[in-house]
Amino acid sequence: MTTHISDSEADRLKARVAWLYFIGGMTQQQIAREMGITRLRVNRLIGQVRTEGAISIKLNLPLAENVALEEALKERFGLLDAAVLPTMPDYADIQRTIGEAAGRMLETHLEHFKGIGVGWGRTLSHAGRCIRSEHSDLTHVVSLMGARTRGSGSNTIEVATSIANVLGMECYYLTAPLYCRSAQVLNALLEDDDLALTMERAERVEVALVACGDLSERSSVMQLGIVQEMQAELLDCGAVGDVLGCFLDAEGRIVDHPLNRTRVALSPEALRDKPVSILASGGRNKLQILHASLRGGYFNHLVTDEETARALVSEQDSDNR
Amino acid sequence: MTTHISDSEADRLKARVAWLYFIGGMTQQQIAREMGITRLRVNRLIGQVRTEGAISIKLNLPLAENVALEEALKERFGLLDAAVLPTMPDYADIQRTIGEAAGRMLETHLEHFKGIGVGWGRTLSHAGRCIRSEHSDLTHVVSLMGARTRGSGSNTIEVATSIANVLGMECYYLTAPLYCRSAQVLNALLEDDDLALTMERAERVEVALVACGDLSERSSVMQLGIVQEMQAELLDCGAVGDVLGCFLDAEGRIVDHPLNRTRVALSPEALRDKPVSILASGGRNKLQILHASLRGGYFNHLVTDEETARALVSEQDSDNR
DNA sequence: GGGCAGAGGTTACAAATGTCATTTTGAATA
DNA sequence: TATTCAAAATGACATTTGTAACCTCTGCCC
Repeated sequence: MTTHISDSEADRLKARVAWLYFIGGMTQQQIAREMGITRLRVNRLIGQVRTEGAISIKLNLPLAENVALEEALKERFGLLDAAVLPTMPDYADIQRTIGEAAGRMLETHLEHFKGIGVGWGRTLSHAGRCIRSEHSDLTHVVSLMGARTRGSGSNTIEVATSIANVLGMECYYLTAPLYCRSAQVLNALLEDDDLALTMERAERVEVALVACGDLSERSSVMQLGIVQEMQAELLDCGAVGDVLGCFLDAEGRIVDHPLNRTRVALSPEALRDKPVSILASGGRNKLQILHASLRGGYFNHLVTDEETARALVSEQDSDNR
Repeated sequence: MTTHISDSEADRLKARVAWLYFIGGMTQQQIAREMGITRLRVNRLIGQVRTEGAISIKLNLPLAENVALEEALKERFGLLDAAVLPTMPDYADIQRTIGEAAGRMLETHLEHFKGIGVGWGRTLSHAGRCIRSEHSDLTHVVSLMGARTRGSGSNTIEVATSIANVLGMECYYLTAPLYCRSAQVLNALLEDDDLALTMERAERVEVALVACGDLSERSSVMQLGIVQEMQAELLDCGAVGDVLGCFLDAEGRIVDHPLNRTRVALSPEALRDKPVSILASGGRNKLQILHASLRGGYFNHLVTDEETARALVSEQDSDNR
């Protein structure tokens, strides 16, 4: 059987082989037999088509897009893992789904590490729900930050407790306000041995589950009178939100503000050394602080919603220095 | 490692696996390792996605569409093979490319059969160009129809000769006009032993390469004075064109007209028994007669152009009886 | 509490696929 | 005509994929 080397003929062959293989679902051997050529040649032609990029595969699964976003986020912000959830119409549902997913993500790391540190916020308050206790080589849960005096379901104390409960672990709290009135008060507090010990524990946890907050009225941090008073000031400093009560600017840098200096909480910078630091947050209003937190490189895991994820990956980095 | 049976979680898993496999190009084993599940499960998930039809593959090759058309034509008209060529802007080029492709298609069957029968027409006049002689177990080429007295390059005599030449085969001609003036003349002609023998040869060829013609001024058959005279009459009979000089109606039936009865040529119906009967024709004006010829079931191979092919497969069959 | 259904794991195996080194072939060129 | 080069065929082989038989666990229904 002769074969002519006319270009168009070669193209026809290639197209036919590709069609039969990808659309027709035939096997390379079948195609070879049917067209009277070697399987190897079929194989090579298909290889060509593949490398030419002449073939585009589309997944019609609703969540396929999200997987693409997850990969993009990992790539973009150097993350070890990312989870992107469908954006629910109701903000409360966004928080719930993200919290639950964060719980599941946390769970996958329980096997390998001992101590877990947690932050606060409505999002994290849902994390406990989705964790199953099974691996009991864990030891404890630590709150990574000072707490509000008033319980609300999303207080770091409550978040830590709920996770400790489902896992059957001990729980440690930073029994202090998140912000002290002055450096003196802060120093005095830290002389308390118990508190210092817990702080030390917080430093040592290997897994951190943290949210971030914006500077709107709704945000957890704004419920604190001391922060409310300083909202304008914070904005002036360039702050776009907080991580563990620490205010960051759009670049993810810790802003120079008194509140940041009298804070009783783990520093975001300490998160950089954690084997697992999960940032769980979503919704349109969190976009700025999320972006900042990621640019700051404080986290290596992210849980967010689809719309926010899309915005995060499409946003240009302004630091083209 | 636990896995939760939440639907959305299962969907996420499926989407992720599918994405990594189809878009990410990872191997099933890699995916399994990375996601901490069995390869088998990955395989099953991918199988699910496949059967769900959630995956659509698109070929960006220019000719891929044509392959799809070829398959559709085969399916639609019960053909063994079909070739669809890009529609060239110039009609002459359409004829040339179709003729050349028909030659190549013919060639693939040379190995297995002895005698080749050919028709006429500008399209077929290009067929010889693309045939290489190699398999010399062939014996002869036969013209399947009476001929014009005047050579034009596309006369059946010339078509047969050119093919016989490249193949180094003997050539037989039906040395008679395509249409006789009367049944008497026809009968008288057929008393010629040589002619009858050639006719017999024509009946026996196993491979036929034939074109079809419409009833426009340009068509080969219209070059014959006797046909020109009867154009109106033919149209009245419902004729839409001819195959081997035999006029067919839109359904592909042989119309009842004197010309069809005094014709010196193989009957289209004889083509039905040929192992290989190739219809080579294209261009907008050939659509009707092409469709008719195919519906008549005279051919098991087709060579045409893309645009015509599209029209052929999309055209509704009116016989929903 | 016992049995059931079903998802998922384990093992094993056959088929399909990708790759390699080597030979053959065809066509172009000197 | 001889030479040379590239495409394609060949045969051998490792990897990947699909499939089956069989087992285990879990939630569920009675």
